[in-house]
Amino acid sequence: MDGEWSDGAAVSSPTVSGGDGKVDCPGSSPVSPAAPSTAAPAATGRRRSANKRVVTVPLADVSGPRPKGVGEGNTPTDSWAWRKYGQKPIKGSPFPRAYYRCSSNKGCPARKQVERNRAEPDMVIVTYSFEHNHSDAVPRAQQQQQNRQASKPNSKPKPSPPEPAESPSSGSHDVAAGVLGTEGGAAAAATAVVEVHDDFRWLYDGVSVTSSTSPSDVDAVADEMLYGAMFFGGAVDGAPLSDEFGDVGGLFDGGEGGGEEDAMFAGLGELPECAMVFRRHAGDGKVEQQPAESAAMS
DNA sequence: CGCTTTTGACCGGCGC
DNA sequence: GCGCCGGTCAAAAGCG
Repeated sequence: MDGEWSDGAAVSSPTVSGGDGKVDCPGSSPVSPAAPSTAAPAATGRRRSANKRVVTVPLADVSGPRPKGVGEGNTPTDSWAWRKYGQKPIKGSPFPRAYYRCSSNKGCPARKQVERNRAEPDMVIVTYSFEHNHSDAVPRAQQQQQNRQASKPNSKPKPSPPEPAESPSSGSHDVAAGVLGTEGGAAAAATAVVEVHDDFRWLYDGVSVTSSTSPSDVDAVADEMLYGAMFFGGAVDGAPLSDEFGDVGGLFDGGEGGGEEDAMFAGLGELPECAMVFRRHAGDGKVEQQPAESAAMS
């Protein structure tokens, strides 16, 4: 079928897709019909978004004690409330892609797509499109918290948004921090947050994730990492993935039509430490992605 | 009571 | 020109 994901290779180079005018983040969209084209009719109505920021996050970070159907629209890592409005299986990917919209603000055009990394099932690729029209952590706390979060007593140590307590394995934050994506809408750049958590509910479905590290631990870590370091433009990919992509791709390719779950489960089986993965990419891979932005920003 | 989530169908765009 | 895929909208159900 289509080995589109090979694009992953390109993605390997996390270039924070910031969105200056172009998106160099094919990471999520192999077929990317969307970003490339400049003219983005997006505003018009469907398809094509203006700027896209791709962020890769360890599933663990996303994984955690999620209750169930409720209260998951928002992610702990994110200060915004996201509402899932669609999910579709992607051709080149064994995992489905979920589409979220910012429910924090009614007119917020912010959108995000969450999909599992085909090469690394333990990694999740989050693609952000458009910025928020409202302040950051405002709504989620009020809107959803009211209904759902309130009911969830045990979930995460961090009820409130911005308050990174501490990072146990914070080694990865640095890396993430190196990645920043700023774009015309600098406003957002000031506060971008990466989400990942409930959004993966569907990911977890098959994933028990988990792994070695406590979910909470990872949660916090990722949380912080994303919070303080990554902005909407943050992008972390595994450069080494390129190789893996080929391998995995080949395997998945064989059983794509209906072996999606299979693959998913299989991947779940080997979910190492997200934090580690994260770091590994950055440290081992190539941290050459933070060059311009980070340097300039810093 | 309200919000979120889930599934299906439709439309548009892009590629060949 | 046709086909394929992605993305979004819409309706229904469930849960807090």
